[in-house]
Amino acid sequence: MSSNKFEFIYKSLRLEIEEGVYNDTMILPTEMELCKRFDTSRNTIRRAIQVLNDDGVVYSAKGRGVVILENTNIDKMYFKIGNFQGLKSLSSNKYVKKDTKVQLFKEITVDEILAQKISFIEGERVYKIERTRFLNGKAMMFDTSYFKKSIIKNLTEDIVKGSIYDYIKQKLNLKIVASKSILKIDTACEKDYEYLHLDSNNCVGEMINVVFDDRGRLFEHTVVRYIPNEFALVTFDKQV
Amino acid sequence: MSSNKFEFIYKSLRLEIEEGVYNDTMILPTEMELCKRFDTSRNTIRRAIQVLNDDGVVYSAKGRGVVILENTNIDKMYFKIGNFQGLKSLSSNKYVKKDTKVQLFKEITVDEILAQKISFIEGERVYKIERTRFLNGKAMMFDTSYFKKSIIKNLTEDIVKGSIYDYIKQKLNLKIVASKSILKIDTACEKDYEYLHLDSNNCVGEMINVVFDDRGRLFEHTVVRYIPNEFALVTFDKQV
DNA sequence: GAGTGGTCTAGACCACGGT
DNA sequence: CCGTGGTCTAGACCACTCC
Repeated sequence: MSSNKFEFIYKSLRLEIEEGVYNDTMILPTEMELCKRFDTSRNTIRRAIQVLNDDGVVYSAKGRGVVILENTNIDKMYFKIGNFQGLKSLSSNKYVKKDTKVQLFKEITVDEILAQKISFIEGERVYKIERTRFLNGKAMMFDTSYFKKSIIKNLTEDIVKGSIYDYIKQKLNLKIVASKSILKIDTACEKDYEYLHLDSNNCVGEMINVVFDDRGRLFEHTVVRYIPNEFALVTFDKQV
Repeated sequence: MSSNKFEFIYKSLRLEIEEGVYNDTMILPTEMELCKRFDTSRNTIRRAIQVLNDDGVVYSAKGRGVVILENTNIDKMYFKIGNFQGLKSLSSNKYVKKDTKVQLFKEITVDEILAQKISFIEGERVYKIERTRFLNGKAMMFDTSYFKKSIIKNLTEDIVKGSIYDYIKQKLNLKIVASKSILKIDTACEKDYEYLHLDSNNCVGEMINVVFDDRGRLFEHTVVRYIPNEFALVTFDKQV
């Protein structure tokens, strides 16, 4: 049981859809019927249905009803990108061995050139960190991160070797609430060949990620370069 | 002026945020204040603020207020993927010349192997279409599409040469309401070298896209292979 | 015309943040 | 403690779909 009514209703309906309860009509019961069944107001039902819409599970058709979207292969591969964890591995093996090697850790001042590349202001003191990420011993990602010193105070190489995010959340007591990412494919450069296990591929994926705390302050800018074939991203879009 | 109250309020606030009206506090007026200003109920204000949250423009902090997220470079590059248009070009030049060449158009029956790859049922009659997309004369994308004949009736090569979506919307009078995509990087195969302008790159991006009508029916499955360096995607994530 | 979801109102109580 | 946003209620009217 969830703490929120609308969340409980959402989970109930989602489960029933997956179990095929509505397979004969492919339409949910009307909002008024759901009101009676869950003994709640229409707004609360609508809120639960809104989440189903956001998930890409149903489509609310005005005047007709809440239509269940046909099942697809893509649903089985569903996962979200970002979430400050980076990309999701396609090899969804639970027993992968993860390793991180810190290649660089130093404090610098943002100059004009860097300020144009990232969203920090010239003159800002930042920590610059380079890390290689290994899965099962294979170098799969190379991260270049900048953290604002004014927000992420007293960072040390030891902290970076462990979990920066645990430090931010537990020691600094900062709330991390949002991130924005941009993704593209780039021709591999020398550093990529040096640090990543590219096999014969000569391209990499690039993900730029900026992260915000609950004061709305941008405190991290990270560029992740990652190898082909191993990572994917799923999106969902509505309306034309 | 928008037709909906909440949409009008959303647009007003969004504009004011972009103009820097709240730069001193970086916090929006309280919901009650906005109720008075727009002469509306709190639910309507909350709905407008919800859209700002979805956009990644603000973060609603319980007990404190609606915090404006600091501006970033990524916001300037903001656009959405999918929308049944495919990927967004990085060269945001308005004067690009677009061309499409139909490489293949035929009717086939989904066999066991194809049914496992795409989300259609074995035995279904489909149109298989291969198209190369050119921007300024450069081959940038190669699409392989399957359309269900039972839904997209009487497709011809002439229609395919023009706009399939115009045909679907205007002639067939179908409403297209949603799509799901999966994105990854793949090592280039022979067909990629044959059809795409890869330069010295040996990888491509792959986007698989499935599209639904307003009956919840999946009617299209498309695989887009596209060249590196030219396309990007922006995402926004909340909560950790 | 009957029934559906979409918008909107005017209230209520709660959980959390800051003082 | 007060003020904030988060949840929820019980109504109302509208636009659309389908018969």
